[in-house]
Amino acid sequence: MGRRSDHSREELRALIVAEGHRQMAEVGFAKFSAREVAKAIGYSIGTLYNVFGSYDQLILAINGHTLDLWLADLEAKLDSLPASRLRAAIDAYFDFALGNRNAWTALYDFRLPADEVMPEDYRIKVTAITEVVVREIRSELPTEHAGEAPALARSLLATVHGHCYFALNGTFALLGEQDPLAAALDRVDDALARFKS
Amino acid sequence: MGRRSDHSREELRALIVAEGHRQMAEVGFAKFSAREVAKAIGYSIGTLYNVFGSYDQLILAINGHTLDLWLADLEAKLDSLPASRLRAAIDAYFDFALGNRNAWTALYDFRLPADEVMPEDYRIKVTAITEVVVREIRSELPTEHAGEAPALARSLLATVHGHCYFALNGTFALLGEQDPLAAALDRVDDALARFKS
DNA sequence: GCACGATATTGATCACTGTTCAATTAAAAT
DNA sequence: ATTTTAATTGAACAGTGATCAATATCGTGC
Repeated sequence: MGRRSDHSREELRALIVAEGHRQMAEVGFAKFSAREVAKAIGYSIGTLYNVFGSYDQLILAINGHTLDLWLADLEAKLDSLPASRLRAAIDAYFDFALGNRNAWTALYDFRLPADEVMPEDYRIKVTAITEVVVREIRSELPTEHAGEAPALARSLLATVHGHCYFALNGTFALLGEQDPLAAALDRVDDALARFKS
Repeated sequence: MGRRSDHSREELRALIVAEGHRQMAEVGFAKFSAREVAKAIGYSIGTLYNVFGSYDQLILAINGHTLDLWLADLEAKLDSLPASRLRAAIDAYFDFALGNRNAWTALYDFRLPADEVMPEDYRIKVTAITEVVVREIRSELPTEHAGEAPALARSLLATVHGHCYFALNGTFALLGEQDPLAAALDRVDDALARFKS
């Protein structure tokens, strides 16, 4: 066959990413297969490689889509008039990870080979999620400490990530931790206390 | 061929794990291959499957060995008369992860399929590392709060893990964080402050 | 010494994976 | 109508985890 009018290049890209994300959510990173994605949308494996160039770039596109969904989810929950916006953001972090186990975990299962560079648009997506946290932390900090918001946001992101990761991978269950979210919230409170009084 | 006198079953197991760990450290989880391990020690792929039963069990054995090394490293550094033992433990956490990138990361890259049960000896290894942290945290806590040491240890383990993971996978570099260890230590101090005064 | 049973080891075989690329098709331009 | 350009294919390749009948070796009893 040749040129097919039913999908522009852009549409095809989006179609592959959407189906890829669906399958990633279903089977997880370890069992994900590019061939299965091609089969599901009625294209051949070769077409996927023409569009994305490599398996790694396909995964990056799928993970990028997960980041898009994550950011949208985060901002939606922040717009729902919560008592504490920072607390809502952490709730949302856990919610999204637990509700999108495989897709969220794939964000960290995948690591770009050392010789490949991360696409700019992917960096932007990661940064965008951080910016949301920076903003909320800054608004919770005394104004004289506003400048420390970015560094604190990075650190608290790592803190929440660690709790969320241990909740998902079974480490917390193994250690008898019943309420990972509450533990994460306590650590955030502890960090904020440093800047109050 | 048949029985070979040069290796008992136990020795062969240890040989495979040692070489497997070596290769895991060299190539990482994604590029790890059981066939390559077999080739390196002069056995066939079939023998590896006879000894371990499955790929997953082989990985578990290798990761178990990494946990052994990790615990030994941790305790050695705690025995070196440090000013603060808790701080030494966190230093050791980062040291080991940074010095054993691929092997350490494989601990989290691998996830047991839902239908398989984690071997008891693996659970014990994970718990053993936690126990060390519980002990050091308890000794840093006012005696009236000693009972909260286990929960706090789990939470701080997750906190340090999150910082360490972001340091290794490039997230912190992407976000401009220069000193992940210092950030982790700050979060631990913040948490301990909750129980003082 | 011999034969037999128990155990260890093999590697061909299978189904699958990511990856490549000459061949083919169809649309657009001339 | 012809040529050019772009899209699509799928067979082919090298690699993977997994299986298992066949084979080789050892230990033991006779």
